[in-house]
Amino acid sequence: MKDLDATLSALADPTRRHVVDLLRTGPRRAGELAASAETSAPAMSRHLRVLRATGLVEAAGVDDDARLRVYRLRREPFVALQAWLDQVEAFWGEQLGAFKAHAERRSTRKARAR
Amino acid sequence: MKDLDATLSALADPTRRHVVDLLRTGPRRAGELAASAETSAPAMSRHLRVLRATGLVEAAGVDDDARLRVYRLRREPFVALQAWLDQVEAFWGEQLGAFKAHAERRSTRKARAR
DNA sequence: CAGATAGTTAACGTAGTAGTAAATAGTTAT
DNA sequence: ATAACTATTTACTACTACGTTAACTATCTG
Repeated sequence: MKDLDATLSALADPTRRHVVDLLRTGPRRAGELAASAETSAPAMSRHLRVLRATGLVEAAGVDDDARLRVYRLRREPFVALQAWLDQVEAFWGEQLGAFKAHAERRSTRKARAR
Repeated sequence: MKDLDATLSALADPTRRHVVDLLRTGPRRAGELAASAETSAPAMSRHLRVLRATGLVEAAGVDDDARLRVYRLRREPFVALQAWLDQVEAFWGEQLGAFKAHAERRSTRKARAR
């Protein structure tokens, strides 16, 4: 579970979480991310390095301009985190029998999202 | 989303995550947690303070011996984190149409856990 | 080629966090 | 009351992480 370590500390930073939230709406360039997060380019570059290292995002080149790279989310780390969280939350399912209701709520939310 | 900050940094520490994993099997005393995590009592005490501050665990007294307190998991922060993760993962649902399959997998896992 | 643009890296200072050992507080037992 | 037990708090130290400024790389444009 060493990966969870990296994933969670990466996500513990508000700026990096902001990046994730923003990338949720589509791929962005480093500059756009820095502007939106109201931080300097070097600072954002470091954050992106962390996010890349933990596999939370990946970078891809752009055809027109080789200076530009766009970042987008990678799914794997989120799935791993989700899996761990599911295990933890199973606790209340076993103990209180409220797990079913919880699952129901999740399904509803999902249906809405579809 | 300031709470997520505290929750995620609390969970980013492997010792604290070990505590959570252990509490998943039932309430434990500080000493038991320290022993299981192979760390000193003072160190564990600090970790527990963090976990308490973020609401991930709560302490309750024991009837027989007033020296003892048992720690157990609190649900709220996990639900909040789950909610944020759901939002993030909705990304792939919208983009790839794989959300339904994901929900399916989750339901299966839940059925098994029941 | 010279200059501008996008982004990353380097060096530095600062602040937060984890660990240890020693001291403290509250409770139980002889 | 004295001693033992459980747990926490208090210095104190070491390490890590973040931000900023400046320098550097690579690419595009006039």
